[in-house]
Amino acid sequence: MEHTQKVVTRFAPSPTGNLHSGAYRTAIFSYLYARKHGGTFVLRIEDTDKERSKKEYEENILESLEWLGLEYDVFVRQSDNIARHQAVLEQLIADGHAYVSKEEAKDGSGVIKEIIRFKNPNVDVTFHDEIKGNVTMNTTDLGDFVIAKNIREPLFHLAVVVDDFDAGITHVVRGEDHVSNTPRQILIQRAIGAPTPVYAHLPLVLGLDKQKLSKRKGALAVTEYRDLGYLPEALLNMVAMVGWNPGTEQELFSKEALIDSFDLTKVQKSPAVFNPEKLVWFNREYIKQLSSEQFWQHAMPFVPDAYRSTSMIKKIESIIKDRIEKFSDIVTLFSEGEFDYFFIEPTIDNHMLVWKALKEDPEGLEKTKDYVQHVLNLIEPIDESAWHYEGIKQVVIDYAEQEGKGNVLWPLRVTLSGKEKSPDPFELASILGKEITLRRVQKVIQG
RNA sequence: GGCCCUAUCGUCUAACGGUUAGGACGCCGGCUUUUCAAGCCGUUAAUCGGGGUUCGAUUCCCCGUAGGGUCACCA
Repeated sequence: MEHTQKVVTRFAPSPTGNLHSGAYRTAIFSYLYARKHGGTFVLRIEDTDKERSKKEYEENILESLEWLGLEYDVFVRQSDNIARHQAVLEQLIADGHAYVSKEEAKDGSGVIKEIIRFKNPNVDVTFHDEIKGNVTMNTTDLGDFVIAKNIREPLFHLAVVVDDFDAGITHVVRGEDHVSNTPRQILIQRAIGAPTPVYAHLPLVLGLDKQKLSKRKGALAVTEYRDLGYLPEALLNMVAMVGWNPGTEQELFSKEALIDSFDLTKVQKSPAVFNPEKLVWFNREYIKQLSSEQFWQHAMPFVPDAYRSTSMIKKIESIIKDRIEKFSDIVTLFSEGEFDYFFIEPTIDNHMLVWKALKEDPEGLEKTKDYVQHVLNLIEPIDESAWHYEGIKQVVIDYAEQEGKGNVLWPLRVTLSGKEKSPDPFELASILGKEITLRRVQKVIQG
């Protein structure tokens, strides 16, 4: 019957750390499934562990989901449902499904506490998993597991079952590490008369070392990817494709396209390695798609203050765009002086000026300067309106080919950039403008 | 160790039981180019092992092996 009922999924993180590693993939899949089926996506902050839960982490989770574009329809905090949990606990005890057990605290303090244990019926539990198929587990060796620290402090299993029930969750999409928790939770469902939702346990996401991705292993939080200058579209696309694919050869998916083609049953059964290089590829693909305005919106914060409001900076958009994997790379590029010559007069090393073919020639420098002089004669008459890449190239290229491209173009490029490596001379000249170009060329000839 | 899950190129993966086992990232090579970056083209590379079932197994079954998950008064 479940296909006739409205789908309700949830993402239920505990605010005990920034949203990172596999957790956001769970959020993505859960979200995609809900949207795909026109359902409801619930965000539930599981903050029953008062010691470890922190407001700042909750904020980080919210921020991360917003950045990724995973809007939720319902927001709840587990701690808001404590009264309801308590009522359920009391009912469970009254019905004989649970009991209060006086035990010594495990912290060695010797304090006697009244914890609440679930009375385990010791049966086989079978549940259906959209990804794994049917799973059967015997619950006997679970014993009478603890469901509350005391009547006012419910623990994970109890809280999850009650909250899922109350929210009408139809599909529980979560990490594979919860598989073994499922029978316990089903036992509680049966005791309180709650229906068992459809489960979908996602295989874990592994790091390059094939170990479970974790914070200590250097896995980055969503907000860290954001701060490094990755685009949310790229992270979303990348993560969605780890352990899932639509069965076609399409790789690039917008959020809408993902929703459209998402299918839980096509999720991989085995754990998948998160490959950062593929994320870089996705990011570059999405950077390419940015409009100029969008590009600078992302890029400008990483540009050094001194260059930010110059008229030059926007002219080197494509130069930067082709050289970054993520926007924060701009900082490195500038700090390494990669683009300095666009903003300040470079100093020219005469030795570097000479093309390798003429390096051994004792008159190499003189000849090189002659080539540069000749180029100057060619470009000086170019009209301002024709001072663009093709216009300059058209005037110079015949001469360069005649004398040897390396002999002519290499020194021209070095003249304009002062560097061993840079964009080609026509691009440099067109970006720098006629005035600056001529000045640099003249200076080299005289120097 | 008990229980559960998994197994195709280095990585992400495709393949109603019949394909030269396909694609992507990376790597390598080439083209282009004065150099760098970008771009384009191409090559390399995989069905964990052993038994079955079958005319025929990547595909189904069993056993190994390997990997992962989980065994809390965390979630």
